[in-house]
Amino acid sequence: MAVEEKTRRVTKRRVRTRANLLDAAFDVFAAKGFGRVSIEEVCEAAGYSRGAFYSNFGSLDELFFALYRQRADLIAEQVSGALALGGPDLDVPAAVDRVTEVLLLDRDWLLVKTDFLVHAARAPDVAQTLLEHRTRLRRAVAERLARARGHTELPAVLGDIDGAAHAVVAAYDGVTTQLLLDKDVEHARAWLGQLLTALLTDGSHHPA
Amino acid sequence: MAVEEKTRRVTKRRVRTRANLLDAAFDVFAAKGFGRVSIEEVCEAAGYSRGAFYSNFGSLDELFFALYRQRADLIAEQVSGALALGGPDLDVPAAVDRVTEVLLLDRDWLLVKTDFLVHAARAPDVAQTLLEHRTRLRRAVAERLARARGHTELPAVLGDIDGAAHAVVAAYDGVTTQLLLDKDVEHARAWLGQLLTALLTDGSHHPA
DNA sequence: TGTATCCGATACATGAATGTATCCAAAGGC
DNA sequence: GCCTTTGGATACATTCATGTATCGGATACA
Repeated sequence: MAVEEKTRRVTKRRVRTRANLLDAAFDVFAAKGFGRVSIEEVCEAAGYSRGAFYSNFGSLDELFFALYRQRADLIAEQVSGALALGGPDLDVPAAVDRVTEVLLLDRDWLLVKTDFLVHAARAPDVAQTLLEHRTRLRRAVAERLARARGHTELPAVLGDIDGAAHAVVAAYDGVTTQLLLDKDVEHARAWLGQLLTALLTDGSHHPA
Repeated sequence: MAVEEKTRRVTKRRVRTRANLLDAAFDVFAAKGFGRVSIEEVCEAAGYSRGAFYSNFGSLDELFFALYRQRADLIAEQVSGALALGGPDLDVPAAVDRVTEVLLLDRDWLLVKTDFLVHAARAPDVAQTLLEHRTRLRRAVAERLARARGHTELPAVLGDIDGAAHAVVAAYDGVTTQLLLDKDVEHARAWLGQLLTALLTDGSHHPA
């Protein structure tokens, strides 16, 4: 840890530099990839020296972790927000639209997120954090689906609502992969919508 | 390039060391991640000195690229093979089973592949290669789906057969992501099967 | 405003990875 | 089997990143 466990007063200056470092790190990571970034580069981008860095973080890994948490929480909020919108019961397609809007906005975030995934895949404790984040998202989706029930029937193949939520996340991940390669955000968004629709609505269009 | 464009005779020894380096690199990359591997480590794992490396490759990137091509070609073959199996017309579920078997076998490969994805996402020319590989796979899937037509109706939401093939790849990518985190291969395989079934079969089960 | 504490800059020591130049041994042509 | 060519090992120079120790200015609190 960069900071002793002893309670020391948290200066305003400290939080500011910390935030600046994190912001700069986001850009640098997005541009070059976690594996190819040095501490020095982050500091330079933020306008600090390495002294500031070591005063706030113990290692690049630690900063990366903090950065991920920060942004992931932000996204989770936005998604929850987007899902909460609308009346207590809204049709699935509309919700799908709003969520794809939020999720596939920022390619830089996708880059950083994927870097983090790769990182987590080899560090079990880190993986845990990522899994929790995903669980949080999935839960938000599941709750939304539960509320929408009665309007749209889910295909039985996916199992219960939780299965459907899993499928939503998987579809998101799948589209993300393609987007990372072809960089076509608009296409990705449209296509994610299509996929989710295919997954969440029964193909037969029951006359209900 | 490590080798001049002038045609020089290709020694047996050369191909052997090259192969050894590639094999060792695969293990090392899978274990530590591309970003955290040094040339020296690869050489050590393969039982060579750095001299051998520089005689065969110009950089770690170049080796990584070669490694990916090699393995990706292998996988593509296996998948095509698995899809070709069975009579000229076979039901989708059976084909799905065989493909999931092939695709989600080796976690190490998934790790390396994802590393490569991250790498490609920031290098357009590399991305091109990866996109081509994906196109090849997708085409194989599409052909298979075309042959299966008449047995199973595809849901209209996905559009034509090519749309369905896209969806298959996306589902694969999505499940891969989850598998990288939870390491549960069996579960991933079962679930990919479920997902593909949901995507490829009409939920209403037309009495045909 | 004075003072104790904190934060971040600077300088330095160290280690690690890279790339190159050179040399010896192994392989292939004849 | 001799001689040429090629492949890989070794040694070296160099660059780059890391981590630490120290110092001076800033900040909080009285």
